Amino acid sequence: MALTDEAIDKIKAMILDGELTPGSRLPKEEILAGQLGLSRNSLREAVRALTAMRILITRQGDGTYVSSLEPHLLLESLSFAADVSQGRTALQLLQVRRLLEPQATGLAAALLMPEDLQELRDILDRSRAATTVEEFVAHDIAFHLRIVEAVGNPVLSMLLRVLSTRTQRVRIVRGSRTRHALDNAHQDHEQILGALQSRDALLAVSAATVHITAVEQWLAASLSDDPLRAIDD
Amino acid sequence: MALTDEAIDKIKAMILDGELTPGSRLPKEEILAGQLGLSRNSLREAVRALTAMRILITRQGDGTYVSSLEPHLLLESLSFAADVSQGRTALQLLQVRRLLEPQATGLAAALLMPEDLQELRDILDRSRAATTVEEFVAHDIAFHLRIVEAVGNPVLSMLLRVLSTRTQRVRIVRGSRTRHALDNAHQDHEQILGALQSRDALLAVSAATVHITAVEQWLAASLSDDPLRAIDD
DNA sequence: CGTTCGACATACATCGGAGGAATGGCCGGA
DNA sequence: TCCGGCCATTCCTCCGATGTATGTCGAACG
Repeated sequence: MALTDEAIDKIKAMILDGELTPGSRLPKEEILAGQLGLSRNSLREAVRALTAMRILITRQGDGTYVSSLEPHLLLESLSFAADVSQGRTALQLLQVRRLLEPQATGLAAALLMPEDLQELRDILDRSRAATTVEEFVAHDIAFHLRIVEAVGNPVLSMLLRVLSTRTQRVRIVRGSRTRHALDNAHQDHEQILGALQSRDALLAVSAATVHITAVEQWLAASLSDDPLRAIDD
Repeated sequence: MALTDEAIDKIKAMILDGELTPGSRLPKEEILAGQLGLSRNSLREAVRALTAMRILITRQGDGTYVSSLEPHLLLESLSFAADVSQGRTALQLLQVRRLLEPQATGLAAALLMPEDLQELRDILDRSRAATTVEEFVAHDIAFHLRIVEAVGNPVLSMLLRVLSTRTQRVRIVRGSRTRHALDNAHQDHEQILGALQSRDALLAVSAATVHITAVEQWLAASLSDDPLRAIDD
């Protein structure tokens, strides 16, 4: 393995061992390079890799620090994975979302505050007025995110956000007969909101499952309809 | 933003645009650095960050290539997040697992082949004979992983694997009254296997929920029992 | 004719050094 | 006390050069 990769692992190990804790400061490049037995240049590559993963934070003129290491922060760097996934892999992501998000929605049924419900109502009203796909998707994302945030678990929120990024949703919506798909989605959203308003967790789970499964099936159908896309995947 | 970070985004954008596809080869460092308008050294930092995230792959003497970009591959780099999480954040991860894994287990009920069931039986038998915590945890991981893999969704498998790494499980088990906790876990596993053998998806979901929730509660209790740990988190 | 081995070109890996730029703290003046 | 400029520290960027692994191509051998 390359020296730089070893350095990455060593720094990770220092964090796992508690030698470096969230917020603590690393020795300056020159010193740390000496400690780890490599050149400053190679060390910088290791540090850069860790900053890209949100494990370290560098500030020019100040120093390099260990990040808060909050899992939802580290999750963020994953959004790229969802952005590039198409075809079969997008379907895999969507299946995970189908298994996870309805449960989160069910939990939220008991946790949403009246003002949350009102805001969900507003979001749906605005989404009905959306004229472009991008606009509708923005409301769509806001709707689901708002529900999930009621659970109060940032890891859950970030994970569901990552599982279905903006570019991915737009791609899916565009792939289906847009007008029809949008109407269906809107109706599904109404169903979910209705269940949440009546605090019916079981119904909320079911409505969310129906909704996401519908999306899943549009995607699966568009894949098998379109041999090219199915193949290049 | 730093030049290197811009380069990272540019390379990502080239992939998203389809300019670079999985498996395709990048221009050599010197050339690519020129194209992106920075030095070879800074470019290397960008490439190194992307290789650490499994987006690129470099081979000395050959070249740099775009990886397969399989989401489950990109997910792997997340295991560090679970490894460092303790206390409250570990609880957040475990809650996500509680919401997700039972559903996956329910799906698996219809998909597990007879030989899979037999292997699960073997795993449980071996786990009963485990003498150390590490050994038990290894069987524990194998048991859950084996079930989830029946779904045939690599993203799901990797995500559940990441949500609860070896170091994390060991930490949790050690934090509880070990002997008692192990007995309980084993009984839970038997319940889950029984449900799977009788192809009872609903019961499998419930048994898995009970099992993971029990773990969750052990962890939550050990956190509130131990003010020190609760605070330093 | 097929296989093997070695030399060569290619491209990444690592290094040392140097100047630029941003940050934070110190200090003096109002 | 507050404000603004000076200055040390630290990361950022670049250059040039050498080390090392990979793949290729051709010659030698069985």
